[in-house]
Amino acid sequence: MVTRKNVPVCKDVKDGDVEEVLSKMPTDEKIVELAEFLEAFADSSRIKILLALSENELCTCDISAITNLSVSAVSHQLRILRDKKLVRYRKKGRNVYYSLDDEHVADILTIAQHHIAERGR
Amino acid sequence: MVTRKNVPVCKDVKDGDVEEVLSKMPTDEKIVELAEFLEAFADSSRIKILLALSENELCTCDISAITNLSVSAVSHQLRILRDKKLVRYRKKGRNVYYSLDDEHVADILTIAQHHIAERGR
DNA sequence: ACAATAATTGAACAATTGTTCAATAATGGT
DNA sequence: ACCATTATTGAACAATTGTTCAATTATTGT
Repeated sequence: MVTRKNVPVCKDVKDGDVEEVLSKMPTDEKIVELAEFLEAFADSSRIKILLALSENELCTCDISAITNLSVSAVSHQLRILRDKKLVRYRKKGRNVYYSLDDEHVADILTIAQHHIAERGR
Repeated sequence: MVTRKNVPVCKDVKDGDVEEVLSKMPTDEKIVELAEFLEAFADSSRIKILLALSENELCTCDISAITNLSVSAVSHQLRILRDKKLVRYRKKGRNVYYSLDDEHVADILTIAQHHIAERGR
């Protein structure tokens, strides 16, 4: 996101509306935080992993089996999902078990699926 | 998303669980569709535009003023949001007015904001 | 102590992304 | 008919991304 210096303004539009929307906008910092979180959903491999985890707690190797991704690729993506706090993990023996961090993650996937189903093709 | 041929399987894990999760997974086609939709949320400029539009219907130029992005940059991002069916538009005179396609889009932004607020920093 | 299994990591690479700039289209006012 | 305004578009560029491969860490069983 590039922040500019000179702001063009519509000549034809009363800027009452613009001012009001502006006053309700979150800070740039909040917006960046929001985008960084939502970036985690922006890849089909990660979506696949998250969908699998919304069914069950799973270890890296199982996720690899279910998603048809290499263990290495899964591990790289899990690091991203960990960093962005979409998943939790716990170690047990040689395995590391992952699960969704909270219901918000599954909710977003569900709403997105509804949106796609309702908007048609 | 790369689909592999040889699937590694955990030796230590009963694959009942794996089989069950596998049976509940959407098709790869559905997953790609889902990812393509959610990619639209994966950029702070687009998030900013969507947040502005969740307050009001706005024309390209107003969005530019509110977001501090160039008109060109806004227009490019709006094309993506149009293509992925996150926004609608209607022409009136010289202006093109944009609004969110449906409540799902705002819902996803709201849930994401809740997630961030609740997980803390 | 050793071999096997599970998971992570870093470098490298191709592919994709978002912005800027300049050019173009389309509309309205005079 | 012309000019100003609004919006879109395409090329170019830097920056970021996701995967593979090879190496590494960590744990368990014998």
